[in-house]
Amino acid sequence: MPSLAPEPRAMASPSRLARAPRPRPTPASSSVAAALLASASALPARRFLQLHAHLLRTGLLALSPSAPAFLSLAAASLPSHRALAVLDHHLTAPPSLPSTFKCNSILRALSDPADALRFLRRMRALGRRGNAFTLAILLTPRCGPAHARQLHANAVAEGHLRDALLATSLMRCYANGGDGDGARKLFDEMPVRDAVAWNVLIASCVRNRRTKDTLKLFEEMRAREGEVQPDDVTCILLLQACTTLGALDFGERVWAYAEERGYGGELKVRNSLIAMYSRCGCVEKAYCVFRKTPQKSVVSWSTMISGLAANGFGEDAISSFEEMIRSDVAPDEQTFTGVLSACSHSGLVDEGFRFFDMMCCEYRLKPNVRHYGCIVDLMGRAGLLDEAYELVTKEMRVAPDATIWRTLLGACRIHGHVDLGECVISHLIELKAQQAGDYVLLLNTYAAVGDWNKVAEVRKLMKEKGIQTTPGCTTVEHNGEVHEFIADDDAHPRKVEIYDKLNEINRHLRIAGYVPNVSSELHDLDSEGKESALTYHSEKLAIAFALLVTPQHRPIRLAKNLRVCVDCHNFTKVFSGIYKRLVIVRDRTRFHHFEGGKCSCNDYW
DNA sequence: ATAGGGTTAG
Repeated sequence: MPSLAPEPRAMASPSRLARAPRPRPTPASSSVAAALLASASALPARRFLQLHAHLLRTGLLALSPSAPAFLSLAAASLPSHRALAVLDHHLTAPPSLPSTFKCNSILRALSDPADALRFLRRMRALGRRGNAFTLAILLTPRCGPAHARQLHANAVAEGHLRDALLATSLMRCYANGGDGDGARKLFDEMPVRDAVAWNVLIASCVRNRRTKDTLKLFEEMRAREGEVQPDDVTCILLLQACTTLGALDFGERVWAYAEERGYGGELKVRNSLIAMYSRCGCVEKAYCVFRKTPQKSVVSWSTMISGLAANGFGEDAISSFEEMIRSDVAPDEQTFTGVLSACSHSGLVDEGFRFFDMMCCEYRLKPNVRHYGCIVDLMGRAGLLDEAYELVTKEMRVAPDATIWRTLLGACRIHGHVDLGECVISHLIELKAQQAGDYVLLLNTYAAVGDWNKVAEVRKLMKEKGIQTTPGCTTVEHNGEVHEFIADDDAHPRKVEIYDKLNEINRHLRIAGYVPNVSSELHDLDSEGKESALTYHSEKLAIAFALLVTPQHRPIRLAKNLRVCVDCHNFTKVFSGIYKRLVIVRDRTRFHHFEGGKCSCNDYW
């Protein structure tokens, strides 16, 4: 580092500075300064002021390669009012009015949109109108739809809308504000649509979970091969869509495409692929890709660890974490989220607490609401319900959100803890966050202890309040087609075969000792009625269908929109043993791997 | 020389 002697008076009097003699810098020293500036993202304010003084003294600041970087650094290092003072000085003082490019660099570095707008006004007052990129920068921070519309109007007035960069920035703002149609309209009006424009549109669909549109757009894009080519980002976005959709086949097609185009080695693409495989229940394949990835980043490790955790491989997740530490990759908050969820899913209570302490003490990471969520889940599953409640109400350093309460409610359901369940519901109501699923959990809690009066009471309450429950739905992917089942479904073209198969399965399972768990049925029917209502839950229909169409050696893969109910869990467990089939069920939160009469998760009985 | 992107509890 060059010596940066402080020169406090230099800052105090800009006019004096303007008169100060400027030695001519050599090209070598100017490139050193540029490199120095480019390498630092932010400095402590005092250190920045020293650097400022030095650059002024040596005249290096007047050279164009270092000036934009310097101004960005100013914005990043100083409190905004001081940064603006520095920027002001360079805007008004000689040697010259900064170029539009310089102004854009400053704008980019201002994190507060209000500062950016003030700066823009000053810029215009000094006669710099800015270009399309200037407007695009203003769209970069998360600006709301109103702001976007305003800048949209400016762009139209100044004739910048033909600029692809500006148009795509606008599209992104509309899409993020939930206005997918607005984004689409801009896209359709673009004279030339580059890959980024397509990607922004695809990202908008992925974000709004319009997965079918996502896949359609990819097809459309590929049909215009002469005009535009999908790039690595396109592949990442598509893999993301497959992850939320659980669309394994399509995901593998995207992967093959990425390899064909030469993106297969890119770390970010590989990380998305690891996530896709994990979230589709193919954790072995995810692990295989992970192993073959040479330069694993903290994201690769975290993705793999959460993937193993979600699939019930808690011990493997923990040994991966230990391996990560040994290979000198520093874990971050997300890594610990994965590790803690591994502990909660596998019932590793002591380890969970140990990792939580490790995170706070050894790695100095501040626990966030997700970390606490895992700990609450961990304690709740282990039956430490009152302790978990204490943690949430007294010890947590962050405000509990609805999910924390819902986690605790799930634990009340597992352990039939009625009193706490009622208390938790009142917290959810207080947060105005109660959902139909929460009342169902409470209802399940009453059902677990056989309090049918209370069950009826909750049902009545739900009816009065007009709370609609989501119907349970199970899907099976077969030959690239998604088959959907709901309870007592008679819509499927092969319904007769399916019901016959299910009756046959039921007979076999009963011989093997499966007893329907009537507490899973919510309706207050007599015992026999309950049993028959249970028989045709969507999951069982889906299993019967899958048994008809999947070859013996392949796993049966189901996806559920709700949690697996206790009876279906038990049913599937016994089924996997009798029929010697691996069944992988993805529910709202994770995967259940059923094999040989057992399940990978430990909280159903 | 500037945009768009990867992991994240239940």
